[in-house]
This record gives sequence, structure tokens and C-alpha cells, in this order.
Amino acid sequence: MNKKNVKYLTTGEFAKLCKVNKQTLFYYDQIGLLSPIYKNEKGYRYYSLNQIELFYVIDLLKELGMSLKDIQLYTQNKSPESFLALMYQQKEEIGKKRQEIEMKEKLIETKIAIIEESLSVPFNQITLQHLPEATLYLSRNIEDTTDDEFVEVISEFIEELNEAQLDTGFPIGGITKRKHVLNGDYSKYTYLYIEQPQPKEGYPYFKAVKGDFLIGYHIGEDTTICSTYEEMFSEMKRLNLSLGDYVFEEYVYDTLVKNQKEQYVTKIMMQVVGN
Amino acid sequence: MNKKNVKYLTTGEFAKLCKVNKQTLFYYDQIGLLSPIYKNEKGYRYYSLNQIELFYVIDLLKELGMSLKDIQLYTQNKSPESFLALMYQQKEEIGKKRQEIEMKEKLIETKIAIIEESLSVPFNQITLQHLPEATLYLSRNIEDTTDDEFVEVISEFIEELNEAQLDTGFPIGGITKRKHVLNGDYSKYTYLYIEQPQPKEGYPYFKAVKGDFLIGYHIGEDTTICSTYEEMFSEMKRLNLSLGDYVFEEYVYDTLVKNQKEQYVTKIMMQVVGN
DNA sequence: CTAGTATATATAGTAACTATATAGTCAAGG
DNA sequence: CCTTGACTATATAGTTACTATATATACTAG
Repeated sequence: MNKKNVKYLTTGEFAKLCKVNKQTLFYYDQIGLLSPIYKNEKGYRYYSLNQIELFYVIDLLKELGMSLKDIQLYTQNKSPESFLALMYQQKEEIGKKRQEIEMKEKLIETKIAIIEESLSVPFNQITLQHLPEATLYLSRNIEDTTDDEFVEVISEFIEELNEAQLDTGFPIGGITKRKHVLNGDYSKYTYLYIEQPQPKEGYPYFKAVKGDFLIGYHIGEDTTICSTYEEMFSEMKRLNLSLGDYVFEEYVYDTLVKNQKEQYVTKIMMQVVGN
Repeated sequence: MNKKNVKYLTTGEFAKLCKVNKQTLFYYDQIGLLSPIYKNEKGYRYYSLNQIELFYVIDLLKELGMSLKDIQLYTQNKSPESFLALMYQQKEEIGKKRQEIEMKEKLIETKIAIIEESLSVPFNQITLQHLPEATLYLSRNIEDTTDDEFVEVISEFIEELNEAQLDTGFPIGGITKRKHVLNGDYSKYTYLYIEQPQPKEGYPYFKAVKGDFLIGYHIGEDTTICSTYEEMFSEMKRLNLSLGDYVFEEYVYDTLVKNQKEQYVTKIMMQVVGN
């Protein structure tokens, strides 16, 4: 009576099947997480083929953030019922995880699109463009907040972006009102914003933007941004235009892609109207 | 000139925003991965809001399996071009990762379905059932393999399941030919198999199964399975049926949900034909 | 001015491996 | 039968990426 299914696998063979280091299996045996079904008198470990199912489940639970200790607590006293309960619980977890991954995948795609576009932009030119409608998710008003309030508002903003999965990889920008810009308070943002290519229903604070914009790029630190604003004002004058309601500022190149502040690039978009 | 955007965040504030331990930021600063843009004369760290983008990217790369050292190597000498290259590379990685997660999500769903069904099955009854068509992915023939060859075949089988993403959470079963069963070699499997609910195009070795089956459950170790086979043979005789071409065996309860071998449950499905 | 809550550094501890050192086991070839 | 090489084992040390603790200093609200 030839029992092929009772053929055992050595630690090396089983490790290969599981695509892990042999040492990892020693370790799992040691902590009582996944022990071979048979150990011979010389201490040699032998695993059965269906133990790979248990390995897969351990691997799954690990991926979902469970510690080996917690997994071990389950394996100590397993039953079809407890396994079922665990799977129901982890079904939720993996759903969240998939959404996270999908969001991060979008983030990568957005970053690629943004950087690729930026590579073909001549930063030294000031251009007049008609921008199509775009949906922006806005923070609360930060015009006259104290430092503490400011931190609170941005925390809340970031928190909302995370919760509603609105962080699409677009940069966080700032909106400055006409009156502050005219006053020389170039970066006294009234709102922070983030662009939303596919706006979701049910989230407030959206604002559609479209119209004519004078677009310029500031190369260098924030602190020297006034010079670029002034250049843009002369250009505006030359084109016989005047400043509209808002100016939008966003980083094109910042800490993410440049090491020195002098190389940062800020995009300035001034709403303009004809005279 | 009020520069709201130059408001810095303390380590604690930034850590909260990133949802990590403050110590983690100290550590990242220490290894030169993510340093605050400003440090005052007392050594206090100050982060800017847009540094969170860099944190997000670090977090993303970490999730995709990059070590902090490798991430640091990138951040040492960043540029829009290198960032773009990195993103293209990671786009592939995250695609794979998403597929893995999706597969694992299916695995959870399958496990839930299988265990739920099993809970309502009376293991002590032998029943005659007409099974609908099912697609099975088969291993190479393992009828007369040496131990070494057997290991090779199952490695190949598991490898193919992984590569083609065919591991759906269904148990791995064994198929025994009529002649071996009649010979008393109850578990001399000719093939290993795994059920495929949604068969993919382009993968060979599929076999559709349908017809009448006598189904019984063996409780206990493999080694005692002959008794259940014998009970099933008497039942077959009583029903005036004879053995068809194949017998299918699969674990319902094994290492995954039970601690003791005496509690394992094997499902035996004998193809039958009328006399 | 004090109490409480921040910040900092330095150091030790942890989880989950991963590598290394040393020794025993086994199967194949001369 | 003996040796060689590839396996197995245990024991221990090292690594990564945090995480906690101890101690000291700094800021801030009453």
C-alpha cells in the first residue's frame, strides 16, 4: 500500500516551496507557530504538503499587520469556528489594505504625470493661460489663525484627506486673496487646497476654478518669491490686465525631488481680468 | 509681510500628521532619510508642511519592500528625472502588490465559503450526489515517481499556481485511478489538483469533472482511511453501483483548523456508475 | 515662579528575521 | 569501506526598523 500523500518534505524543500529562508522555518518551529508534523529521532524536520496552506494563512495574517505572537495565539487553539471568525475579521482588514494600495497606485500615477509635465515647462517664461474647470478640496480659512490654530487646521485638513481618501498625489497648494496680494502679503494664504481629478460626492468645501490665469514660476526659496511676483505684475501691466480675485501657489519641485532650497520651483497662478 | 506658509511644525506635530511615533522621526533624521528643514540653536526640529509629501513617498517605497537604506540612497541625490525613474519602477511593483492583495482577498473569501459549508455537513453520512462541472488544475502525473521526483513535481505545481495566480484558497486534492483503488492503494494519487472557480484562458492541464459521486468523510489520520473506504464500498454495493474511473480526495479540516491529527477530516468523492 | 508639557539626546529593548559557526547525517563515487 | 559534498541540526550573534526608557533641558500657562 503505497501512500504517496504521506511523503514528507524536508525543511529545505518546504522552505523553497514557501519561498522563505530555511532559518525562518526553524524560527517558526521554535516559537511554536508552524511546526513540522513529524520530527525523526535525529531531529530532522518533516513537513506535509498541506502544511503549506497554514504557511499561506500565516503569511496573509502577517501582511495584514498581525504579530507572530498573535497568530501563534490563534494557532494554539484552532477550530473551524475560530478560523472562520478570524477570516471574517481579516476580510475587513484586507479590504482596507486594498483601498490603500489602490490609492498609492494612483499617487504614483499622479506623480509621474506631474513630473513629466514639469520637465517640458520653461520656468523662466510668464504665460497667459485659460485654465479649465478644476475641483479643489479646500481647508478651513487660515487667514488670521495663530500658530496653534494653523497647526490644528492643517492637521484637520490632512486628516480629512486621509479619511476620505482624497490624497491623490497632487501637491498641497495655497490660495491668496487679491487684497492680500495687493498689500504685498504674497503668501498670506486664505486656504490650503488639493486638486481632485475625480471629485467624490458628499464632500463639502469644493470650489471650481476656471478662467484666465497669468502663470509664472519662482525658482528658489519662498523668502525670495516677491521678485517673481513683481515680474508677473509688470507682465500683467504690459498685457493690460488686472489682478482677479485669487492667486494660487503650488510647489512643482520641492523636498521630494530637490536637495537644495535654491532649486525649489513654485508655480504661481494669478487670476486675471481684462481692463 | 506675514508668511503663513513658512510656519513650521514641531517634531510632535509632524509625527501626528504622519501618524508615526516621534522617535521614528528622530531615527529618520539620524539616518539622513528625512531631516527637518530647520533646526534651531537649541536643537529643536522644525518641519514644513510639504515635507509630508516626502514622508508619504518614503512610506510608499517602504511598503513596496525597499529598505530605508535604499530609500536614503535615492534621497541623497534626488532630481525630477531620478524621481520619475523611481516612480516608473515602483508603478510595476505596486501593480504586482495589488494583484497579490486581490488574490489574498479571494483566498479569504474562499476559505470562508469552504468552512461555512463544512459546518453544516454531517460527516458520518455517505451520500450520493450529482456534481456539476468543475474545472481542476492538475499537476503532472505522480503515479510512479521517486521521492525526489515527487518533490520536484509538487514544487513545480505550487510554483505554477503562484505564477499564474491560480491559488484561490481551495485545498489541494489528490486523484486516484480506479485500478489503484480496487487494488487497495487508496491514496496512490495519479495527480494533485486544485479547483478553479474562474478558469483562466491559456493554462493547460484542465479537466472538467461532472457526474455521480458517492461522497463520504473520513475523520482521523490518513493511515486509517481504509476503514472509510470500506464503508463506502458497502454503501456502493447496497445502492447497486460500481466504481467509476477516479476517486477524489481532499482535506476539509487539516493543520489549518485543527490541532490534532485525529480530528482531521478528509472528503472522499468516488465517481460511480450504475450497474 | 512653578507645574506641566513639551523638546532633546543617549541608550537599551523588541520583533522578525538573517547570517555565521560548528557539528552531525547521509548518499554517491572511487 | 572510506571519503566527499550536500544536506541536516543547534547555538549564537548580527541586522533592520523601530519603540521604550531614562535623563536633561526648554517653553508656556496660571
